[in-house]
Amino acid sequence: MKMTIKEIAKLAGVSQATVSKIINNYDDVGAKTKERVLGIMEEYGYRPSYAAQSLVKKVTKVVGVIYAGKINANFNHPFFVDVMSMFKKTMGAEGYDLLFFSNEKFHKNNENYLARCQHYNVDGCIIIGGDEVEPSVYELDQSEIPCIGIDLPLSGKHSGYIMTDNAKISALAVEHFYLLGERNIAFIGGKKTSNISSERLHGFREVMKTYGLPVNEEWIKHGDFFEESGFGAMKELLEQENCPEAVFAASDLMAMGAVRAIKQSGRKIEDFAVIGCDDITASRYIDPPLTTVKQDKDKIGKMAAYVLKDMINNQIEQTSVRVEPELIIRESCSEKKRQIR
Amino acid sequence: MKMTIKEIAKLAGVSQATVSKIINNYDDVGAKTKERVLGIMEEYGYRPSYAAQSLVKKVTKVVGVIYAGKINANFNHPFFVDVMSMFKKTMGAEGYDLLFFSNEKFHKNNENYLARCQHYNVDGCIIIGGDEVEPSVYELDQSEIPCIGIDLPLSGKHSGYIMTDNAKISALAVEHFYLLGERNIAFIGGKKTSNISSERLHGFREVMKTYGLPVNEEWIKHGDFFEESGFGAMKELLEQENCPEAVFAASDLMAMGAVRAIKQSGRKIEDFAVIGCDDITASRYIDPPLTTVKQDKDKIGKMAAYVLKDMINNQIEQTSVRVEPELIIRESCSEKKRQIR
DNA sequence: CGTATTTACGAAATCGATTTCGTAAAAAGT
DNA sequence: ACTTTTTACGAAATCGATTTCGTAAATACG
Repeated sequence: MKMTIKEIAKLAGVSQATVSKIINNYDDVGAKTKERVLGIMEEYGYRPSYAAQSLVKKVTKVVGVIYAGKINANFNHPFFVDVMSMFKKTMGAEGYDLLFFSNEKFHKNNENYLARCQHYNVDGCIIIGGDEVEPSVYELDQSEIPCIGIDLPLSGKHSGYIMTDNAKISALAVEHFYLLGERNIAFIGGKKTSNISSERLHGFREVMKTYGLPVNEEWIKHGDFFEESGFGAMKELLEQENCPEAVFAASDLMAMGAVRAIKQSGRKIEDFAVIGCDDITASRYIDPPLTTVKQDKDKIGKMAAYVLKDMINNQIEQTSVRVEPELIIRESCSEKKRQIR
Repeated sequence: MKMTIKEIAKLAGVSQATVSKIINNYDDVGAKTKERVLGIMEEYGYRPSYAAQSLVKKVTKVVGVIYAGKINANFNHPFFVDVMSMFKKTMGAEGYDLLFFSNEKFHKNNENYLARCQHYNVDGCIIIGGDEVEPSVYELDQSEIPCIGIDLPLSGKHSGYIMTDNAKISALAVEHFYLLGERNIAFIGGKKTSNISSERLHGFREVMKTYGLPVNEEWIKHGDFFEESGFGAMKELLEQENCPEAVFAASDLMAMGAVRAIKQSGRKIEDFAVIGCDDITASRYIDPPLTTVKQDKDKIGKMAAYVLKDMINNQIEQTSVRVEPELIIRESCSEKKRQIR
């Protein structure tokens, strides 16, 4: 049976106020009274109602989680799964629970994120990168509610974002290709409207320029960060008369798709060099083990939690952090080819 | 600015009651009044407060998500990620949001799941399989709150569970080995206390008996469903004088670990036959592509949502469903070996 | 021992909704 | 035109907490 504060009070022979004070650690309660009430609360398994509490208090100890963009996209993307896992753990250590907003009905009713946050009175929220900044995200970004974007640049006064240094990601990949002697380099990115994708593409162009390498516009492809799109992009690349031998894909999943396309086309995978991005768990086990630019998912998740908590508790303003990527060399940029040359 | 029902009422020149009735689609409100109030609500972006609503109503349209067992374990296990993804989508279509309980602080304070569910007044909850049935899970199971266990057998009056037919999983794997001529078959399961693991082990023993195959107790190993544990188990297997050539691992991740151990030991992977379980996305891309017993993750997620909704809305009692596994043949049970023999 | 402080507690307002029940006005019936 | 029914709306109680402010009793002070 679910107990209320009133019943506990009656049982203990005190007023609601006294019980409430005990719950909230006020110091004007006698020691013996406190002990007795605590005993009763324990005995009946009493828990204060979240609804009643959050109605009167400001704080809910709940943060909202929003997967922006296409319905449910990214919920099962390995990169975001890992980031969220660490975020959840870090927030959990501070007693926060996570409310994942569903957005199916949501889109139908044309509701907005801000309204939902207000409805639940969340203390803050985290928005997982969509492919573009929707008006609804912008509205939330500009609101009073503390928000952290993951792979999504938020600019509001009470917002911030965490993401890897995207230009550097491309730099690391291209540099590796360059040192390996690769000159014909293709780029498979995410949606054109995606911020991180365009940062990576921009970084790609910059570093190519630095190395004096020409950028073939035919070799710039756009996917959606998932496997299938990498497969499709690579297939198109392979159909071209002059086909690149080096491919940098902006996600490991797309890189895996590219590898699959190469294999399926009947060509030898050893004749290609492919670099992915993210360093998802699977990338070490696939064939060939994927050379990739690692994103520090644990750090991203942790930083998101730290910054968000700081905003909630200390009213910190606009904080954003860029985390360093790292090149992980495995075997998808075969040396054989170059040895033959 | 966050509006309250009182302010909307004042703005519209009506009472709170009328506004509330409009929100809840009562039919005793005049057409023009309704329209006017709706307009004002729209204009000011008014959303009723969840706290106030759930305080007085019974329904919250929120379901709790609990990862039982070790802190945060399973949150990022590919199998559960896929199941949850579909569960979230299906519940979302009905307007439910998902509250993921953190359990870090939780364990410290020795709080229990039931208390948390009551605190948030969730309509129901889903419990993701832990390695054992903790007292706290049992308590929730036996409560009035509708609960669905995923890979966790719940027995309460208002509970149910969804899981694959575990005995059949083992049967499919062993049958495949048998037809391939394998006779020395090892089993790598999850924790001994894990229900699904023991069901699979039991099924394994049964089917081995059916085929007249002896079960070597030295070849029964226990991991934790993650990669590292499969690696460790296989390593132990390889160190034995008489080492099995066929290995059925109760998860793809452990199968991947086993493959890694075999490779690392210097033996040829072609000399071994390994079958995994789950059919996670990665299993098709690894080297060698993994033969596995597929669990229908989409169906599991969907069924969990359907049954839970049914329990919430129609007070259905104890419903459990077993879903059929399916053998997916890829290349980790090489034919070469047998051709040589 | 009388006065001044503390200490320990409760009455009541409040948070933002829902819902019951009563009633004035409008519509329908005869 | 008068009664009956329907329609449209509001007053007030309620949900389960928190918090302010007031006060009686206990303790300290001189």
